[in-house]
Amino acid sequence: MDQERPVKLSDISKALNLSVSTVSRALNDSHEIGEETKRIVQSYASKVNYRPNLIAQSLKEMNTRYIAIIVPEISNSFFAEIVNGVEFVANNQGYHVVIYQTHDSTEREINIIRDVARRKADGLLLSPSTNQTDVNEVMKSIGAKLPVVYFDRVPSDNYCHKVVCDNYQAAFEATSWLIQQGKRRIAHMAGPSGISISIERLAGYSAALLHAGISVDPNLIRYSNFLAREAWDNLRDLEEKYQPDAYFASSDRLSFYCYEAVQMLPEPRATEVKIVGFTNATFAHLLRPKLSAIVQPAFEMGKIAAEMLLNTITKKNKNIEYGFIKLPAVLKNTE
Amino acid sequence: MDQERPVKLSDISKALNLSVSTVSRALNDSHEIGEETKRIVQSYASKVNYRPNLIAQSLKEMNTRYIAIIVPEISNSFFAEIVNGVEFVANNQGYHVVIYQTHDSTEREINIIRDVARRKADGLLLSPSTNQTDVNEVMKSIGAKLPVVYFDRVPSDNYCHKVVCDNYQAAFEATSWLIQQGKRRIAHMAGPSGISISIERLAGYSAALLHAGISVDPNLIRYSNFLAREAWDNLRDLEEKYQPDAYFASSDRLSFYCYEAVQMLPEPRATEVKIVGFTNATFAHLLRPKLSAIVQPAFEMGKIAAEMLLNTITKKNKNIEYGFIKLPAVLKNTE
DNA sequence: TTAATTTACGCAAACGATTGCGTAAAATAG
DNA sequence: CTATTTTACGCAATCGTTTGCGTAAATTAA
Repeated sequence: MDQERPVKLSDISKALNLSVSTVSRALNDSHEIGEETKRIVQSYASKVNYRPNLIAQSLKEMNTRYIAIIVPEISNSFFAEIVNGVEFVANNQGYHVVIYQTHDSTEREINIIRDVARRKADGLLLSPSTNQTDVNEVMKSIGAKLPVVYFDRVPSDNYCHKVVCDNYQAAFEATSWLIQQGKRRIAHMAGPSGISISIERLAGYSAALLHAGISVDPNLIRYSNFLAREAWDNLRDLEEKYQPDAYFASSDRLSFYCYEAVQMLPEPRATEVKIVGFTNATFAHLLRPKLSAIVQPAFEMGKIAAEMLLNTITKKNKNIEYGFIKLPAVLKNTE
Repeated sequence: MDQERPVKLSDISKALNLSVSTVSRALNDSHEIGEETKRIVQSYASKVNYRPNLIAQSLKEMNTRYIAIIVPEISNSFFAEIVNGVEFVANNQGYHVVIYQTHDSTEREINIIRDVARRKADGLLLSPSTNQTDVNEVMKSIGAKLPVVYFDRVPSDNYCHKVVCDNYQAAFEATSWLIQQGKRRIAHMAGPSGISISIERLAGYSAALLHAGISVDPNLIRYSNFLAREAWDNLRDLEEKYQPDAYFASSDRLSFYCYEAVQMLPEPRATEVKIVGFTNATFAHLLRPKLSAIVQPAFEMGKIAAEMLLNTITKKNKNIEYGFIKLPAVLKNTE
């Protein structure tokens, strides 16, 4: 086996009897190099398949030309679509996108953020896991060098870039729709308490109920993190004690847990209990009975988040102006 | 705003009146450094929140401590699970995992492979998109420096590491099951012709038919890449001309396209036509009528692939022995 | 007590690229 | 024909680490 080591500038410079700097400039099409020399260098470089070492380039240039995105779970269609939106604009601007997943573990998240900082990613797109305060602390400790745009789950303060969908409005509409369908005892399967999306969706849900003259029953509101176990316990308990006639689920996974639990109920409840939930799953519309879906403009959110991030990266020294974009979600699969 | 630049070794060395090399060795707990000095350096470093610059480290060490995985689509549960398996073992061994998706574009794939090579990833896990020959060429051009393990879609030659599931056996069982259900005119929605999984699944399908005394009708075999358009045209044509009484779908997406198309048929076909397909979608079991699923041990495949890769990375100079692992898939949702 | 060894540190070269500056030769100006 | 500018290249520093080697001082051996 030929231990075919990648060719570097000095290899070319030796072969052509030129200095390394001349070779470098020739390849970068510098005006300081004669046309003839350029041609020779470039053709030789492509002949021997020269590819600049990005590690070395990054060290010199102090940038890496890639951005990182940290999501809870890539198999979640919502986040997958966001990633696609991010890739769409980033690739167009010559940036690569590196994807990390936290599996909703704060510990993993912190490790990843540290790593992203140490590897000198040019920017970070972040949808923080549950634990707000820990993450805040890490973000401080890595210094002000790393531009960040938050999406979906965002901090409450205003000194950062944020992209979200209008969770309040979406929750309001979804709940109102259930009410229109004649439902009164509407349970809310909420995400972890304390994070932005949970708070806003709960608010929209409550507002819709009140707006329809229905009082908000705390017993019907259940917080779950994303472990199946917790959601199931909540569902079982709700069914035993309160038998809601509808569910409003606050996340992709909760929507499907809900759906599954309801399908396992004896008839006629299994078909009568309506479910509406946040989900971007491509195949949600195949389910019978229907799972009504609040679909977020995930691809668009990704695009916008990436644009904001790349803007702050390239316009580094200008004075920053924090953006807060809120996009509408749409309700689908309402028969 | 304090332009809080990351602290580097020379900052520490100046502050403590030590040489850079001493600081470096102290932080790496070298035996050449006095205990007292170590303590001073380490405590100061942690006080000022020193984090080594991984770019610089990588350049010096000639490794990056991360591996790349290239998949067609992260939203596909099969690949998402593979990624999870990979992360599981890689993280345990101190490696990070960088995820790229090709969206089944050969062009994107080639760009990504080149980038992975230039960024000096320590290894690559690859499930090549459709175009075999192009990818082969790129893999040659980037030189022998990058250890690669193929999974799912693998090259035919034996001089590489491969992890797959037993596609032939799975297809055989799935088709046999359909036959047991009394189906005779079984259509096969195949993936792109020419890639390993398509070939093996087709072979298993054909063998099962022949084993049951049913002749293989080429009209019932349709190749689609993963564009919705192509699959739909095939489905429509099949329905118009041949009205199969069952479908065997060769991929996640094809399974769902099939399912959707069949559900749109007039009764009684919509409920009578059975579908069995490869899918690792978590909620496939929620569908009614059922979508019978060939579930691959994706997490396990990811684990094994990562182990093989990390083995070849760490045992670099030893003589390589190519591995070819084949795991069984299981048939689920058969009522 | 002197010689040999160990301890504890600094100097400088690397890793592979980019770039400011210096400088011969060539081209242009006067 | 001399003076100045331009062209076309090389030298060497730099990015932030790691590490081989050299060497005083401290310790041990003889």
